[in-house]
Amino acid sequence: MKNKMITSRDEDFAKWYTDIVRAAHLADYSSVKGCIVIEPNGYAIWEKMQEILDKKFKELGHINCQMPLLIPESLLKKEGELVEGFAPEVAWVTEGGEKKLEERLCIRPTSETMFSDYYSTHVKSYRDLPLLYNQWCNVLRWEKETRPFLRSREFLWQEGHTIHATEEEAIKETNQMVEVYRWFHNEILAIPSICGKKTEKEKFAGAEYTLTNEALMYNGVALQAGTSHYFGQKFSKAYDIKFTNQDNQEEYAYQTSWGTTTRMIGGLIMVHSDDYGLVLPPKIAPKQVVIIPIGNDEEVINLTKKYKELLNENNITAYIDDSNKSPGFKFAEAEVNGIPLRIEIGKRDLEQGKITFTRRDTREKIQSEIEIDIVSYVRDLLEIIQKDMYEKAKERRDSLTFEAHNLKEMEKILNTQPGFIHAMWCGNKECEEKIKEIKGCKSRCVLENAKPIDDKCVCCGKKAKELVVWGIQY
RNA sequence: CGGGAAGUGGCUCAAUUUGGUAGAGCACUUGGUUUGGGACCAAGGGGUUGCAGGUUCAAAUCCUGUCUUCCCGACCA
Repeated sequence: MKNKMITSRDEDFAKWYTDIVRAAHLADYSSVKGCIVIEPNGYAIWEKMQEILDKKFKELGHINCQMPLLIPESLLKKEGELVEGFAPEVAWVTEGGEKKLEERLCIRPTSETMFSDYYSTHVKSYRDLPLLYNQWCNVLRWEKETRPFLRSREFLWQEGHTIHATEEEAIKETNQMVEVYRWFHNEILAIPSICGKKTEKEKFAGAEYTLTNEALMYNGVALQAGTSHYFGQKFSKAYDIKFTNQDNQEEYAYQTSWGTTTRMIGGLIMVHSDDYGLVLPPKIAPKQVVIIPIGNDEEVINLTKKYKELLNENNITAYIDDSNKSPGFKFAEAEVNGIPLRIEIGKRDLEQGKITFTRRDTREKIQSEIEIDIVSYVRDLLEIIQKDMYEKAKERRDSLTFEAHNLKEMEKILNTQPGFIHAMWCGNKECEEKIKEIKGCKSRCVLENAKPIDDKCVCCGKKAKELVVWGIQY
Protein backbone atom coordinates (compact mmCIF):
# COMPACT_ATOMS: atom_id res chain seq x y z
CA MET A 1 0.00 0.00 0.00
CA LYS A 2 1.29 3.41 -0.95
CA ASN A 3 2.25 5.79 1.82
CA LYS A 4 -0.65 8.07 2.68
CA MET A 5 1.56 11.02 3.54
CA ILE A 6 3.46 11.04 0.28
CA THR A 7 2.39 12.58 -3.02
CA SER A 8 3.11 10.50 -6.09
CA ARG A 9 6.56 11.17 -7.56
CA ASP A 10 5.39 11.12 -11.14
CA GLU A 11 2.39 13.30 -10.41
CA ASP A 12 4.01 16.19 -8.57
CA PHE A 13 7.76 15.87 -8.14
CA ALA A 14 8.27 19.02 -6.09
CA LYS A 15 5.55 18.14 -3.62
CA TRP A 16 6.79 14.56 -3.47
CA TYR A 17 10.25 15.83 -2.58
CA THR A 18 9.11 17.91 0.38
CA ASP A 19 6.77 15.12 1.47
CA ILE A 20 9.75 12.76 1.70
CA VAL A 21 11.75 15.30 3.68
CA ARG A 22 8.93 15.62 6.17
CA ALA A 23 7.76 12.00 6.27
CA ALA A 24 11.26 10.63 6.83
CA HIS A 25 11.88 13.32 9.45
CA LEU A 26 14.97 14.61 7.71
CA ALA A 27 14.19 18.27 8.22
CA ASP A 28 11.46 20.65 9.21
CA TYR A 29 10.80 24.31 8.60
CA SER A 30 11.78 26.72 11.34
CA SER A 31 10.46 30.14 12.22
CA VAL A 32 13.41 31.71 10.40
CA LYS A 33 12.74 32.03 6.71
CA GLY A 34 14.93 29.80 4.62
CA CYS A 35 16.56 28.11 7.58
CA ILE A 36 15.62 24.53 8.23
CA VAL A 37 15.86 22.37 11.31
CA ILE A 38 17.88 19.34 10.30
CA GLU A 39 16.24 16.60 12.34
CA PRO A 40 18.16 13.62 13.76
CA ASN A 41 17.38 11.39 10.77
CA GLY A 42 18.70 13.99 8.36
CA TYR A 43 21.65 14.93 10.51
CA ALA A 44 22.67 11.29 10.85
CA ILE A 45 23.03 11.14 7.07
CA TRP A 46 25.16 14.28 7.15
CA GLU A 47 27.32 12.78 9.91
CA LYS A 48 27.83 9.69 7.80
CA MET A 49 28.80 11.85 4.84
CA GLN A 50 31.20 13.75 7.04
CA GLU A 51 32.71 10.57 8.42
CA ILE A 52 33.45 9.11 5.00
CA LEU A 53 34.60 12.32 3.32
CA ASP A 54 36.65 13.45 6.29
CA LYS A 55 38.49 10.15 6.34
CA LYS A 56 39.21 10.48 2.61
CA PHE A 57 40.40 14.07 2.97
CA LYS A 58 42.74 13.08 5.76
CA GLU A 59 44.11 10.13 3.82
CA LEU A 60 45.05 12.66 1.16
CA GLY A 61 46.90 14.78 3.71
CA HIS A 62 44.31 17.41 4.58
CA ILE A 63 43.73 18.68 8.09
CA ASN A 64 40.78 20.44 9.65
CA CYS A 65 40.59 23.88 11.21
CA GLN A 66 37.94 26.47 11.93
CA MET A 67 37.78 30.03 10.66
CA PRO A 68 35.66 32.80 12.17
CA LEU A 69 32.01 33.14 11.25
CA LEU A 70 32.32 36.89 10.71
CA ILE A 71 34.31 38.65 8.02
CA PRO A 72 35.15 42.37 8.19
CA GLU A 73 33.84 44.21 5.15
CA SER A 74 37.25 45.58 4.21
CA LEU A 75 38.71 42.10 4.12
CA LEU A 76 35.90 40.73 2.00
CA LYS A 77 36.30 43.52 -0.51
CA LYS A 78 39.93 42.80 -1.33
CA GLU A 79 39.07 40.38 -4.10
CA GLY A 80 36.75 42.13 -6.52
CA GLU A 81 35.19 39.23 -8.39
CA LEU A 82 34.31 37.35 -5.23
CA VAL A 83 32.58 40.38 -3.73
CA GLU A 84 30.67 40.99 -6.90
CA GLY A 85 29.55 37.38 -7.03
CA PHE A 86 28.41 37.21 -3.45
CA ALA A 87 27.36 40.79 -2.66
CA PRO A 88 23.66 40.29 -3.39
CA GLU A 89 23.41 37.47 -0.92
CA VAL A 90 25.46 38.33 2.12
CA ALA A 91 24.00 39.18 5.51
CA TRP A 92 25.63 41.83 7.67
CA VAL A 93 26.16 42.31 11.37
CA THR A 94 25.99 46.02 12.03
CA GLU A 95 25.58 46.19 15.78
CA GLY A 96 27.38 44.66 18.73
CA GLY A 97 25.45 44.81 21.96
CA GLU A 98 23.78 48.19 21.76
CA LYS A 99 26.51 49.87 19.78
CA LYS A 100 26.70 50.35 16.08
CA LEU A 101 29.90 48.83 14.69
CA GLU A 102 32.47 51.03 13.03
CA GLU A 103 32.92 48.42 10.37
CA ARG A 104 30.15 46.03 9.53
CA LEU A 105 30.84 42.31 9.56
CA CYS A 106 29.62 39.88 6.98
CA ILE A 107 28.38 36.45 8.00
CA ARG A 108 30.50 34.09 5.91
CA PRO A 109 28.98 32.98 2.63
CA THR A 110 32.27 31.17 1.95
CA SER A 111 35.68 31.52 3.57
CA GLU A 112 38.23 32.27 0.83
CA THR A 113 38.88 35.64 2.43
CA MET A 114 39.51 34.33 5.94
CA PHE A 115 41.79 31.57 4.73
CA SER A 116 43.68 33.96 2.48
CA ASP A 117 44.05 36.47 5.28
CA TYR A 118 45.43 33.77 7.52
CA TYR A 119 47.76 32.43 4.84
CA SER A 120 49.11 35.91 4.16
CA THR A 121 50.77 36.02 7.55
CA HIS A 122 51.66 32.35 7.86
CA VAL A 123 53.20 31.53 4.51
CA LYS A 124 56.81 32.71 4.38
CA SER A 125 58.84 30.06 2.67
CA TYR A 126 58.35 27.30 0.15
CA ARG A 127 59.06 25.07 3.13
CA ASP A 128 55.71 26.14 4.65
CA LEU A 129 53.86 24.86 1.62
CA PRO A 130 51.56 23.28 0.82
CA LEU A 131 48.92 23.94 3.48
CA LEU A 132 46.04 21.56 2.97
CA TYR A 133 43.24 22.88 5.18
CA ASN A 134 39.59 22.04 5.36
CA GLN A 135 36.75 23.18 7.56
CA TRP A 136 33.32 21.78 8.34
CA CYS A 137 30.99 24.64 9.09
CA ASN A 138 27.80 26.49 8.32
CA VAL A 139 27.53 29.38 5.90
CA LEU A 140 24.83 31.91 5.18
CA ARG A 141 23.60 33.16 1.85
CA TRP A 142 20.57 35.41 1.69
CA GLU A 143 18.58 33.41 -0.83
CA LYS A 144 15.21 34.64 -1.98
CA GLU A 145 13.66 31.34 -2.83
CA THR A 146 14.39 28.43 -0.57
CA ARG A 147 13.79 24.71 -0.44
CA PRO A 148 14.85 22.22 2.24
CA PHE A 149 18.41 20.97 1.60
CA LEU A 150 18.45 22.14 -2.01
CA ARG A 151 18.57 25.81 -1.25
CA SER A 152 18.41 27.14 2.26
CA ARG A 153 19.88 30.35 3.58
CA GLU A 154 22.00 28.65 6.15
CA PHE A 155 23.54 25.37 5.14
CA LEU A 156 26.25 23.03 6.32
CA TRP A 157 29.21 22.24 4.18
CA GLN A 158 32.83 21.42 3.98
CA GLU A 159 35.23 23.85 2.36
CA GLY A 160 38.77 22.84 1.60
CA HIS A 161 41.27 25.64 1.04
CA THR A 162 44.73 24.71 -0.04
CA ILE A 163 47.78 26.75 -0.92
CA HIS A 164 50.74 25.58 -2.94
CA ALA A 165 54.14 26.67 -4.14
CA THR A 166 53.53 25.76 -7.76
CA GLU A 167 50.80 26.04 -10.30
CA GLU A 168 51.28 22.42 -11.22
CA GLU A 169 50.72 21.20 -7.69
CA ALA A 170 47.61 23.35 -7.21
CA ILE A 171 46.14 22.12 -10.48
CA LYS A 172 46.77 18.57 -9.42
CA GLU A 173 44.94 19.24 -6.15
CA THR A 174 41.97 20.74 -8.00
CA ASN A 175 41.69 17.65 -10.19
CA GLN A 176 42.18 15.29 -7.30
CA MET A 177 39.37 16.79 -5.24
CA VAL A 178 36.74 16.78 -7.95
CA GLU A 179 37.69 13.15 -8.44
CA VAL A 180 37.07 12.55 -4.72
CA TYR A 181 33.59 14.00 -5.14
CA ARG A 182 32.98 11.82 -8.18
CA TRP A 183 34.12 8.78 -6.23
CA PHE A 184 31.93 9.71 -3.27
CA HIS A 185 28.82 10.08 -5.41
CA ASN A 186 29.35 6.96 -7.46
CA GLU A 187 30.69 4.58 -4.83
CA ILE A 188 28.99 5.77 -1.67
CA LEU A 189 25.83 7.62 -2.67
CA ALA A 190 25.19 5.35 -5.67
CA ILE A 191 24.64 8.46 -7.77
CA PRO A 192 26.24 8.27 -11.19
CA SER A 193 27.80 11.64 -11.87
CA ILE A 194 29.86 13.35 -14.51
CA CYS A 195 32.82 15.65 -14.06
CA GLY A 196 33.84 18.52 -16.23
CA LYS A 197 34.83 22.16 -16.34
CA LYS A 198 32.38 24.99 -15.83
CA THR A 199 32.21 27.58 -18.61
CA GLU A 200 33.49 31.11 -17.94
CA LYS A 201 29.93 32.19 -17.35
CA GLU A 202 29.18 29.50 -14.80
CA LYS A 203 32.47 29.32 -12.91
CA PHE A 204 32.88 30.39 -9.28
CA ALA A 205 33.34 34.11 -8.71
CA GLY A 206 37.06 34.67 -8.34
CA ALA A 207 38.24 31.36 -9.75
CA GLU A 208 40.55 30.82 -12.73
CA TYR A 209 38.38 27.84 -13.47
CA THR A 210 35.90 25.54 -11.73
CA LEU A 211 35.62 21.79 -11.99
CA THR A 212 32.26 20.33 -11.16
CA ASN A 213 30.60 17.05 -10.40
CA GLU A 214 27.09 16.93 -11.87
CA ALA A 215 24.27 14.55 -11.07
CA LEU A 216 20.90 14.07 -12.69
CA MET A 217 17.77 13.75 -10.60
CA TYR A 218 14.88 11.36 -11.28
CA ASN A 219 12.89 14.12 -12.97
CA GLY A 220 15.72 15.03 -15.30
CA VAL A 221 16.82 18.16 -13.49
CA ALA A 222 20.56 18.54 -12.88
CA LEU A 223 22.17 19.11 -9.52
CA GLN A 224 25.66 20.43 -8.97
CA ALA A 225 27.15 18.00 -6.48
CA GLY A 226 30.56 19.22 -5.49
CA THR A 227 32.87 21.78 -7.02
CA SER A 228 36.62 22.23 -7.05
CA HIS A 229 38.12 25.61 -7.94
CA TYR A 230 41.54 26.55 -9.19
CA PHE A 231 42.41 30.09 -8.12
CA GLY A 232 45.89 30.41 -9.49
CA GLN A 233 47.36 33.54 -7.92
CA LYS A 234 44.16 35.59 -7.91
CA PHE A 235 43.66 35.51 -4.17
CA SER A 236 47.32 35.45 -3.28
CA LYS A 237 47.75 38.69 -5.19
CA ALA A 238 44.65 40.26 -3.64
CA TYR A 239 45.63 39.21 -0.13
CA ASP A 240 49.37 39.48 -0.60
CA ILE A 241 50.33 35.89 0.09
CA LYS A 242 53.98 35.72 -0.85
CA PHE A 243 56.61 33.16 -0.09
CA THR A 244 60.29 32.84 -0.80
CA ASN A 245 61.07 30.06 -3.22
CA GLN A 246 64.17 27.88 -3.44
CA ASP A 247 65.95 30.47 -5.55
CA ASN A 248 65.36 33.08 -2.85
CA GLN A 249 62.80 34.84 -5.02
CA GLU A 250 59.52 36.19 -3.66
CA GLU A 251 56.55 34.61 -5.35
CA TYR A 252 52.77 34.59 -5.03
CA ALA A 253 51.33 31.26 -3.94
CA TYR A 254 48.75 29.16 -5.82
CA GLN A 255 45.42 28.30 -4.24
CA THR A 256 42.44 26.00 -4.61
CA SER A 257 39.13 25.51 -2.84
CA TRP A 258 36.57 22.76 -3.01
CA GLY A 259 33.29 22.03 -1.31
CA THR A 260 30.24 19.86 -0.86
CA THR A 261 27.11 20.66 1.11
CA THR A 262 24.04 19.26 2.82
CA ARG A 263 22.48 19.64 -0.60
CA MET A 264 23.76 16.13 -1.28
CA ILE A 265 21.00 14.89 1.03
CA GLY A 266 18.52 16.43 -1.40
CA GLY A 267 20.28 14.66 -4.25
CA LEU A 268 20.08 11.38 -2.44
CA ILE A 269 16.32 11.80 -2.12
CA MET A 270 15.73 12.90 -5.69
CA VAL A 271 17.78 10.10 -7.24
CA HIS A 272 16.72 7.06 -5.23
CA SER A 273 13.53 7.57 -3.28
CA ASP A 274 10.06 6.42 -4.30
CA ASP A 275 6.41 6.77 -3.37
CA TYR A 276 6.91 4.67 -0.26
CA GLY A 277 9.48 7.04 1.21
CA LEU A 278 13.19 7.48 1.44
CA VAL A 279 15.53 4.94 -0.12
CA LEU A 280 19.14 5.05 1.06
CA PRO A 281 22.12 3.20 -0.34
CA PRO A 282 23.55 0.94 2.40
CA LYS A 283 26.90 2.71 2.44
CA ILE A 284 25.40 6.04 3.51
CA ALA A 285 22.45 4.74 5.57
CA PRO A 286 22.98 5.58 9.24
CA LYS A 287 20.93 2.48 10.07
CA GLN A 288 21.44 -0.34 7.60
CA VAL A 289 19.28 -3.13 8.97
CA VAL A 290 16.10 -3.18 11.01
CA ILE A 291 15.07 -6.39 12.74
CA ILE A 292 11.36 -6.69 13.37
CA PRO A 293 10.09 -9.36 15.74
CA ILE A 294 6.54 -10.44 15.04
CA GLY A 295 4.68 -11.35 18.16
CA ASN A 296 6.41 -11.50 21.51
CA ASP A 297 7.36 -15.14 21.58
CA GLU A 298 10.48 -15.49 23.70
CA GLU A 299 12.34 -17.57 21.15
CA VAL A 300 11.69 -14.92 18.51
CA ILE A 301 12.89 -12.08 20.75
CA ASN A 302 16.06 -13.94 21.62
CA LEU A 303 16.84 -14.56 17.99
CA THR A 304 16.41 -10.88 17.09
CA LYS A 305 18.80 -9.97 19.89
CA LYS A 306 21.32 -12.49 18.72
CA TYR A 307 21.17 -11.22 15.15
CA LYS A 308 21.51 -7.63 16.24
CA GLU A 309 24.62 -8.39 18.27
CA LEU A 310 26.20 -10.46 15.55
CA LEU A 311 25.62 -7.80 12.92
CA ASN A 312 26.79 -4.93 15.11
CA GLU A 313 29.93 -6.82 16.04
CA ASN A 314 30.70 -7.02 12.35
CA ASN A 315 30.22 -3.33 11.60
CA ILE A 316 26.75 -3.61 10.20
CA THR A 317 24.42 -1.10 11.81
CA ALA A 318 21.37 -3.02 12.93
CA TYR A 319 18.62 -2.26 15.40
CA ILE A 320 15.54 -4.01 16.70
CA ASP A 321 12.15 -2.35 16.41
CA ASP A 322 10.52 -3.74 19.52
CA SER A 323 8.02 -0.89 19.89
CA ASN A 324 4.46 -1.80 20.71
CA LYS A 325 3.23 -1.20 17.19
CA SER A 326 1.73 -3.55 14.68
CA PRO A 327 4.11 -5.28 12.27
CA GLY A 328 2.49 -3.51 9.35
CA PHE A 329 3.17 -0.16 10.94
CA LYS A 330 6.79 -1.06 11.56
CA PHE A 331 7.24 -2.20 7.97
CA ALA A 332 5.82 1.04 6.66
CA GLU A 333 7.89 3.12 9.04
CA ALA A 334 11.13 1.36 8.14
CA GLU A 335 10.20 1.94 4.52
CA VAL A 336 9.55 5.66 4.94
CA ASN A 337 12.87 6.01 6.73
CA GLY A 338 14.76 4.24 3.99
CA ILE A 339 16.32 1.45 6.04
CA PRO A 340 18.03 -0.59 3.27
CA LEU A 341 17.29 -4.04 4.66
CA ARG A 342 14.59 -5.45 6.91
CA ILE A 343 14.65 -8.76 8.71
CA GLU A 344 11.30 -10.10 9.81
CA ILE A 345 11.20 -12.92 12.33
CA GLY A 346 8.06 -14.52 13.72
CA LYS A 347 6.95 -17.79 15.14
CA ARG A 348 5.88 -18.93 11.69
CA ASP A 349 9.44 -18.53 10.43
CA LEU A 350 10.88 -20.51 13.28
CA GLU A 351 8.42 -23.33 12.69
CA GLN A 352 9.31 -23.44 9.00
CA GLY A 353 13.00 -22.96 9.64
CA LYS A 354 12.90 -19.82 7.49
CA ILE A 355 13.77 -16.18 7.85
CA THR A 356 12.38 -13.29 5.82
CA PHE A 357 14.40 -10.39 4.40
CA THR A 358 12.91 -7.41 2.61
CA ARG A 359 14.97 -5.13 0.42
CA ARG A 360 14.00 -1.48 0.61
CA ASP A 361 15.14 -0.62 -2.90
CA THR A 362 13.04 -3.25 -4.70
CA ARG A 363 10.63 -4.04 -1.82
CA GLU A 364 11.27 -7.66 -2.67
CA LYS A 365 10.84 -10.31 0.03
CA ILE A 366 13.48 -12.99 0.21
CA GLN A 367 13.11 -16.17 2.25
CA SER A 368 16.18 -18.00 3.35
CA GLU A 369 16.98 -20.98 5.54
CA ILE A 370 17.41 -20.05 9.15
CA GLU A 371 20.78 -21.81 9.35
CA ILE A 372 22.54 -19.27 7.14
CA ASP A 373 25.54 -17.28 8.33
CA ILE A 374 23.58 -14.12 9.05
CA VAL A 375 26.57 -11.78 8.89
CA SER A 376 27.87 -12.79 5.49
CA TYR A 377 24.34 -13.13 4.13
CA VAL A 378 23.41 -9.61 5.17
CA ARG A 379 26.74 -8.21 4.05
CA ASP A 380 26.30 -9.72 0.60
CA LEU A 381 22.75 -8.50 0.36
CA LEU A 382 23.74 -4.96 1.31
CA GLU A 383 26.42 -5.01 -1.34
CA ILE A 384 23.95 -6.18 -3.94
CA ILE A 385 21.52 -3.43 -2.92
CA GLN A 386 24.26 -0.82 -3.19
CA LYS A 387 25.26 -2.06 -6.62
CA ASP A 388 21.70 -2.42 -7.90
CA MET A 389 20.80 1.06 -6.73
CA TYR A 390 23.73 2.49 -8.66
CA GLU A 391 22.79 0.54 -11.77
CA LYS A 392 19.18 1.61 -11.54
CA ALA A 393 20.16 5.25 -11.12
CA LYS A 394 22.58 4.95 -14.01
CA GLU A 395 19.92 3.46 -16.27
CA ARG A 396 17.61 6.32 -15.41
CA ARG A 397 20.37 8.85 -16.02
CA ASP A 398 21.30 7.27 -19.34
CA SER A 399 17.69 7.15 -20.45
CA LEU A 400 17.51 10.89 -19.75
CA THR A 401 20.74 11.71 -21.56
CA PHE A 402 20.24 13.07 -25.06
CA GLU A 403 22.16 14.50 -27.98
CA ALA A 404 21.24 17.64 -29.82
CA HIS A 405 22.71 19.01 -33.04
CA ASN A 406 20.67 22.19 -33.39
CA LEU A 407 18.48 24.49 -31.34
CA LYS A 408 15.27 22.91 -32.56
CA GLU A 409 16.32 19.51 -31.29
CA MET A 410 17.37 21.02 -28.01
CA GLU A 411 14.09 22.80 -27.60
CA LYS A 412 12.14 19.68 -28.38
CA ILE A 413 14.00 17.69 -25.73
CA LEU A 414 13.59 20.36 -23.08
CA ASN A 415 9.90 20.69 -23.79
CA THR A 416 9.18 16.98 -23.57
CA GLN A 417 11.55 15.55 -20.99
CA PRO A 418 14.48 17.47 -19.54
CA GLY A 419 17.75 15.68 -18.90
CA PHE A 420 21.43 15.91 -19.72
CA ILE A 421 21.82 17.14 -23.25
CA HIS A 422 25.12 16.60 -25.02
CA ALA A 423 25.72 19.24 -27.65
CA MET A 424 28.63 21.01 -29.28
CA TRP A 425 29.41 24.62 -28.46
CA CYS A 426 31.41 27.33 -30.18
CA GLY A 427 32.62 28.85 -26.90
CA ASN A 428 30.67 32.09 -27.15
CA LYS A 429 28.73 33.44 -24.23
CA GLU A 430 26.01 34.69 -26.58
CA CYS A 431 25.12 31.15 -27.52
CA GLU A 432 25.02 30.12 -23.87
CA GLU A 433 22.64 32.97 -23.16
CA LYS A 434 20.44 32.13 -26.08
CA ILE A 435 20.17 28.52 -24.97
CA LYS A 436 19.30 29.67 -21.47
CA GLU A 437 16.17 31.27 -22.87
CA ILE A 438 14.84 27.77 -23.40
CA LYS A 439 13.45 26.86 -19.99
CA GLY A 440 16.57 28.24 -18.27
CA CYS A 441 18.76 25.50 -19.69
CA LYS A 442 22.39 26.10 -18.77
CA SER A 443 25.71 24.58 -19.54
CA ARG A 444 26.43 22.05 -16.82
CA CYS A 445 30.01 21.34 -17.76
CA VAL A 446 32.45 21.13 -20.61
CA LEU A 447 33.68 17.63 -21.35
CA GLU A 448 37.30 18.28 -22.18
CA ASN A 449 39.03 15.77 -24.43
CA ALA A 450 35.69 14.19 -25.31
CA LYS A 451 35.05 12.92 -28.80
CA PRO A 452 33.09 15.60 -30.73
CA ILE A 453 29.61 14.59 -31.82
CA ASP A 454 29.42 17.29 -34.48
CA ASP A 455 31.61 20.04 -35.93
CA LYS A 456 29.04 22.82 -35.62
CA CYS A 457 27.81 24.75 -32.58
CA VAL A 458 24.33 23.63 -31.54
CA CYS A 459 23.23 27.23 -31.36
CA CYS A 460 24.91 29.38 -34.01
CA GLY A 461 26.06 26.62 -36.35
CA LYS A 462 29.59 28.01 -36.49
CA LYS A 463 32.66 25.94 -35.84
CA ALA A 464 32.29 24.09 -32.55
CA LYS A 465 35.05 24.06 -29.96
CA GLU A 466 33.83 21.81 -27.20
CA LEU A 467 31.36 19.16 -26.22
CA VAL A 468 29.16 20.51 -23.46
CA VAL A 469 26.57 18.88 -21.22
CA TRP A 470 23.51 21.09 -20.86
CA GLY A 471 20.55 20.89 -18.53
CA ILE A 472 18.02 22.55 -16.30
CA GLN A 473 19.39 22.92 -12.81
CA TYR A 474 18.23 23.13 -9.23
C1' C B 1 12.32 40.51 -7.15
C1' G B 2 7.75 39.67 -10.64
C1' G B 3 3.08 36.04 -11.47
C1' G B 4 -0.13 32.48 -8.91
C1' A B 5 -1.98 29.45 -4.56
C1' A B 6 -2.39 28.58 0.61
C1' G B 7 -2.07 29.47 6.12
C1' U B 8 -7.74 26.58 11.25
C1' G B 9 -4.91 21.34 17.71
C1' G B 10 1.33 17.62 15.81
C1' C B 11 -0.64 16.14 10.51
C1' U B 12 -4.70 16.19 6.59
C1' C B 13 -8.81 18.88 6.16
C1' A B 14 -14.31 20.88 7.36
C1' A B 15 -16.93 25.28 8.92
C1' U B 16 -15.64 31.10 5.06
C1' U B 17 -19.98 31.74 -0.34
C1' U B 18 -25.15 33.52 3.08
C1' G B 19 -20.46 36.95 10.05
C1' G B 20 -23.57 34.35 15.50
C1' U B 21 -17.43 33.14 18.91
C1' A B 22 -14.61 25.97 16.10
C1' G B 23 -15.46 20.07 14.14
C1' A B 24 -13.70 15.32 12.00
C1' G B 25 -10.00 11.61 10.80
C1' C B 26 -5.09 10.42 11.92
C1' A B 27 -1.45 11.27 15.83
C1' C B 28 -1.01 11.75 21.40
C1' U B 29 -2.10 9.99 26.93
C1' U B 30 -4.07 5.91 30.30
C1' G B 31 -5.85 0.81 30.83
C1' G B 32 -6.66 -3.75 28.40
C1' U B 33 -6.60 -7.16 24.24
C1' U B 34 -3.38 -7.82 20.04
C1' U B 35 0.93 -8.55 16.47
C1' G B 36 3.06 -11.87 8.95
C1' G B 37 1.70 -4.86 5.23
C1' G B 38 -0.02 1.34 8.49
C1' A B 39 -4.57 -3.40 14.87
C1' C B 40 -9.09 -3.22 18.28
C1' C B 41 -12.12 -1.64 22.63
C1' A B 42 -12.80 1.94 26.46
C1' A B 43 -11.67 6.47 28.80
C1' G B 44 -8.96 11.18 28.19
C1' G B 45 -5.89 15.73 26.90
C1' G B 46 -4.99 19.38 23.33
C1' G B 47 -6.96 24.86 19.10
C1' U B 48 -10.12 30.45 19.91
C1' U B 49 -8.37 29.93 13.56
C1' G B 50 -0.12 32.80 10.97
C1' C B 51 0.51 37.90 12.98
C1' A B 52 -1.19 43.20 13.49
C1' G B 53 -4.89 46.56 12.73
C1' G B 54 -9.93 47.86 11.04
C1' U B 55 -15.49 47.27 10.13
C1' U B 56 -19.53 45.20 13.39
C1' C B 57 -23.77 44.25 18.91
C1' A B 58 -20.86 39.96 17.08
C1' A B 59 -15.10 37.99 12.85
C1' A B 60 -12.03 31.65 11.28
C1' U B 61 -15.62 34.09 8.01
C1' C B 62 -15.60 40.96 5.49
C1' C B 63 -11.45 44.94 4.64
C1' U B 64 -6.13 46.63 4.99
C1' G B 65 -1.24 45.56 6.06
C1' U B 66 2.41 42.05 7.24
C1' C B 67 4.92 37.25 7.84
C1' U B 68 5.57 32.27 6.25
C1' U B 69 5.18 28.07 2.96
C1' C B 70 4.40 25.97 -1.96
C1' C B 71 4.32 26.40 -7.46
C1' C B 72 6.04 29.23 -12.11
C1' G B 73 9.90 32.84 -13.88
C1' A B 74 14.84 36.17 -12.93
C1' C B 75 19.50 35.04 -9.32
C1' C B 76 22.46 31.47 -6.86
C1' A B 77 25.55 25.49 -3.85
